[in-house]
Amino acid sequence: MEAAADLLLEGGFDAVRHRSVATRADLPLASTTYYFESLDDLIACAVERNGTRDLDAMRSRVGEIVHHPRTSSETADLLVELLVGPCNPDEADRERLITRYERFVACARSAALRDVQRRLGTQVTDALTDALVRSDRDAREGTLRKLVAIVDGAVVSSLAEHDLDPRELARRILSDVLDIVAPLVDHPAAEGA
Amino acid sequence: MEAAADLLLEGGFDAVRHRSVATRADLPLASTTYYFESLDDLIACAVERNGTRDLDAMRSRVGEIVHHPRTSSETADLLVELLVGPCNPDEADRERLITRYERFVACARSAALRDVQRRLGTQVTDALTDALVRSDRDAREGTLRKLVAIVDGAVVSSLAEHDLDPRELARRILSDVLDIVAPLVDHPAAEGA
Amino acid sequence: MEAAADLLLEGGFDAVRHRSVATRADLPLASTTYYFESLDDLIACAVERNGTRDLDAMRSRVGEIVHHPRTSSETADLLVELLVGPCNPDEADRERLITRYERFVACARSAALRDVQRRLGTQVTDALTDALVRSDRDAREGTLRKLVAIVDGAVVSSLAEHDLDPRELARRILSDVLDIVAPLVDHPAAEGA
Amino acid sequence: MEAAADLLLEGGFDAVRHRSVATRADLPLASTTYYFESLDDLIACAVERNGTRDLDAMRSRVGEIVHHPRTSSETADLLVELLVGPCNPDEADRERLITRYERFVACARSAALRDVQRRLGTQVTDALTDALVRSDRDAREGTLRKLVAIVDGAVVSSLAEHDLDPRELARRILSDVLDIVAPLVDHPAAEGA
DNA sequence: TATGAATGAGTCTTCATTCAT
DNA sequence: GATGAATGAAGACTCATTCAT
Repeated sequence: MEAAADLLLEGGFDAVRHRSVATRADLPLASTTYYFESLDDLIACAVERNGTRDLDAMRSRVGEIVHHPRTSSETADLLVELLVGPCNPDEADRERLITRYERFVACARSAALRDVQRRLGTQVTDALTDALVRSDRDAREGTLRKLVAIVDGAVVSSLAEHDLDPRELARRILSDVLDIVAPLVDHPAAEGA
Repeated sequence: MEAAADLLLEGGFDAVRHRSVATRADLPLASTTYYFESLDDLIACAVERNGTRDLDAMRSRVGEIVHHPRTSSETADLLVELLVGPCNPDEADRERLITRYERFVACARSAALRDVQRRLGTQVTDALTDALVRSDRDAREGTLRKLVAIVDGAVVSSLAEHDLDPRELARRILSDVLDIVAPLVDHPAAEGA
Repeated sequence: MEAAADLLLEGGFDAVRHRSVATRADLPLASTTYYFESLDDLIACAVERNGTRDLDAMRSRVGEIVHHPRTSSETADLLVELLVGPCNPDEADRERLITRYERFVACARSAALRDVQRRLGTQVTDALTDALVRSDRDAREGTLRKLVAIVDGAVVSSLAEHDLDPRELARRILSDVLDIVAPLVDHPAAEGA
Repeated sequence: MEAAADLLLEGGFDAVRHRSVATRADLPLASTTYYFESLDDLIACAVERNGTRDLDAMRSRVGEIVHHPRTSSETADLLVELLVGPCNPDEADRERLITRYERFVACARSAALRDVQRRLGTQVTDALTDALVRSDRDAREGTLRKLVAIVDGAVVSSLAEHDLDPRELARRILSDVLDIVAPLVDHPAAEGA
């Protein structure tokens, strides 16, 4: 499963094959069909594992926050940092992002993946809520989901056109947006206003 | 090419194979390599065709606009209507949208597709600019691109989690956002302010 | 592998295909790629097998020698007999020879085959050395290699022009040549001189 | 036809295809089947053309000889020079040689090529006879054929094992051999002895 | 006469899956 | 339970040849 998840990250869905997984895991070829009902099943597990790994990484970034953002620009920075994660120009980070959004789209075609994705999406929102929102949970969660969607849109756009740094684009859009949405996100600056 | 484009719509990139295309087009198997340099080439053409079809549909929607939006809510409605298009619960509309965003992600892995996509993206922005913006073109285009990214993010999110109507989500997010970004988009309400 | 080796003998390199081998071996098409990394790999194995078969046949002829040649004419006869083997006008013998020299030329284009060929060449020389040379091994091996090259040249020539019996031509040339080279080959006639 | 001959030289028999020839000749694809009965026919023509080209080159080398060789070593040098031609370590010369001996072997499998080859072989011998032999033509031709076969054997051996310079090997073998065969070749040194 | 279009057969290779052990 | 061996179906692609024009 770990092998499958790694391959998924490195080469996308097309790279996850019985053969490649077994080779990578240094296991006999038949073991991948023995332990998993089908390749789709294995892929679903790999997707979940990567999603969880992503989520854990995000949670640990959440845990490292020392002070809450005060301006909308700071909030934008923080949210992007939390959602997008590191984004060095090396291949690994880019692959990680591509795979994440490949996952989104793949979910649209596969019911099995959709379940995984919904679960993960909820957990992402929860983790962010803990980090950014202090009261009136329900209402804020709705807002957060929107902000997350905005970041997603920015990243997808930048991936497709390649020449932009995903973080930079997401930050700019969010920053514009947050000046108005900010009051909904519960940071002191907004409360003070 | 038409067969390939249809298959792309219906089953995604994985459904576009020499065999399936030839069968669908009722042509001999070898014809797909006869007319196209490679499968990637055929796929790129199919992608372009679908993108252009999308674009044409959007342009015709632009042409049907009778009056310019006055409130941010109206602008949101219009923009979503133009970008997302009809979104009945039937399969066809959903597949059209899935394919569109599959295209985005596929571009992240293929340079050839990236060119196609960049060309299409520019034309989308142009068409929308004509519809929504009246002056100070350069600045507005930047804003438009951001709004488009926001809609994209909303649709991707809704597709992945399935239970939301893409239009509805996009409209809600945009509407929130536009209250602040609105001044940049050149509608009378903003001008009056 | 046996099937491939036979096909190679009968029809040359062009006759060794996944399909033909599988059919001949009465195995499913995929088995040829299952057991061999690639067709080139399979061909290399078939080449080696045929070469080894050739070599074994030669060794057994070496084993049957009852007395050492005394005259250069006898040496020529023996060497040709050992190297060329039986040469009845039936198809099989001719094909065996053609395949052998096809192998030589194929080696010029394929590094993998070259390794096989070099190994075989060394073993041929060794086996002949045992049969013909009794002392001063190093020097004689050099001579032997030359004599082998002469026989090869004769056979290639006769194969290309068809009307000559390869053995006959080789024998005539060698016989001429051996009168001078003979002293190097360690037979009594030479020793007596 | 010229295009086919060039391709044959550069990539061997496998490189001569309707497509590649037509492309190289900058002609429509169908022209190769229009002007030639079949691909085999085209190949036979290409083989003949290359053989003739080879022969012409050899003849021009023959024409440049200013004095006749006097020692067997000189004779060896000259014969190898005439038969093998230039042999720089660049790819072109090597390809030329490989193709020549591929031709020999191909002849063994194809009656059509055999005719071509026989015709060429005779002409080669004739040209060399003019250069090296002064009397008793018939007897000497037989000898010459043998010497040519020896050179062929040397070149084939060196091609198969790659690490030897074909000319060098041929020269060494011939030189050994000529000390005895030399009297048959009509050069002054031999006559004087 | 010449050629663009077309295609059936075949090229090597991959792969998910089955199954006997 | 675990796995090596096996295979049918499909993958992209090539190519000699035909044929209508």
